[in-house]
Amino acid sequence: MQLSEAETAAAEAELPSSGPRGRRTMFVVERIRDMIIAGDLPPGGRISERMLTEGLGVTRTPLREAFKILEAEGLVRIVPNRGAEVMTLSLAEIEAAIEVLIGLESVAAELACARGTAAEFAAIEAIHRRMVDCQRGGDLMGYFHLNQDIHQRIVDCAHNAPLSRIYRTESARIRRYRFAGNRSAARWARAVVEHEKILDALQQREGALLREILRTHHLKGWQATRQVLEQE
Amino acid sequence: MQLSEAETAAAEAELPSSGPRGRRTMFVVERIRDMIIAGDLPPGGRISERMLTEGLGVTRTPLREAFKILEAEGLVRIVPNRGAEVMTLSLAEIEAAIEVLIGLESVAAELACARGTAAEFAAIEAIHRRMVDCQRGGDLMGYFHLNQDIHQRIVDCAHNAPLSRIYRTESARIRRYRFAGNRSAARWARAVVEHEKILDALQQREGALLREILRTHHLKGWQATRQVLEQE
DNA sequence: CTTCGCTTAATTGCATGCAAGAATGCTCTC
DNA sequence: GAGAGCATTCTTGCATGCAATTAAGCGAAG
Repeated sequence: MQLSEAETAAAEAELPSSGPRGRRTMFVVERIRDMIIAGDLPPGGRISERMLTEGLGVTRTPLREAFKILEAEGLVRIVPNRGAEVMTLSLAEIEAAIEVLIGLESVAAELACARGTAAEFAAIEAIHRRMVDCQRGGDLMGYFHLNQDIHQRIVDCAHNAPLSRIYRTESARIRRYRFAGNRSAARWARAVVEHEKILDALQQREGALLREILRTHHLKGWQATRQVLEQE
Repeated sequence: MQLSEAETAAAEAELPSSGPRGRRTMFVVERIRDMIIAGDLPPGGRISERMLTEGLGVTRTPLREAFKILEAEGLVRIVPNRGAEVMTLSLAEIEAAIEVLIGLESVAAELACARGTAAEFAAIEAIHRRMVDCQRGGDLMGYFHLNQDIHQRIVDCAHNAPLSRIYRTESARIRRYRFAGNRSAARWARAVVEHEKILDALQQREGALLREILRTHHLKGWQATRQVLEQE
């Protein structure tokens, strides 16, 4: 029956590939995580199951399991009998999170200088170059992502899996806020200069120095971010 | 019908209060977490849903949600179509985790000395005294728990919620292994002496010093633990 | 005796049904 | 007109059913 086939095809096209059996929950987790980080789901807004089941083409069971994972990651808050909402962070909470990120990078800095390979450093340098291009071209979005990538890779150079995992998760928790606050051109230019120094220290394997540069880098960035966030 | 009533009462006694609606998943999470940390569930062993639903008096749905949370915490590994198993860590992975804990405590040490209140320090001192009593009485289990509590509280003195949360989670991931390796009487005695110094540095608010003491404390502890673990 | 293949039982992943609780809107009172 | 109380609808939390997958048991061939 041709009609039947056409209908089936249409139905399949409507359901946006909810993923294979056994990984549907993870598929949903990644989707929602991206949506929250990208700001598609507004902070503090309730996430209704109905909306997402229809949008993602999955049923409630994997969706609810995904909520639990996202709650453990700190991206979502589940209120009993009221469902999930996108976690909101106060300025103080963002500051605490950044304090943690600075701490994690401090630890990672010395380990990265001790253990990082030349290939890893070269890869970071390449990304750094692309990031500078983005800054010259005014591509804030591209810059922001490459910037994140560089910091994650520096942590990865420590060759400590849990450290990388924690940094990734905690970084994701506040990414949205940092992006929202990253809009000062002056700060942007200086951040690039600081990144040059970061790269130098890393390649010279000067752990203590790298650590300090990263620390002040983040503190300055936070001051700029905070000023923007305070006006909202 | 008396018999019917008796049967009902027995059935209720058998089902160990699976908790109120809306918090059943969390109830299960805490139970399983405790069971893993305490070693009631053997490392690497599969956790069948049937076994736990019967043991905990809940149905599969909250149980499966609990597995997802525990997987996010790193206590459990879920293999598609094969279910959950207790996460096992290699010596290298335990070492990496301890490296992270040392890093977290390093960060916390300076913050704790800067921000901790006298009341918090006094509470830690009180626990320390009870811990010393446990050591004198040979109560290894009691000692171990109070020891954990002290380290967590030092981190809590940093007054940084995510830092405390991360430390708690990461600490739980390897607690079982640390307990298994904590069996040398000589090491035990020296650990108490180190804890005296830790308390001193904290109360004198000497952050840099506290940091170094904690670092060597953990490194020595890990050396002792590793030796025991290597023989298994 | 081992091992390969098949059949069957057990287990998981997901969908769906049902009931409890919350949100909404209505009416009635003041 | 505002607000309290109640009924209705909607949403969530959990239980259960069904299908896919894996593991277990078993017989036959090498």
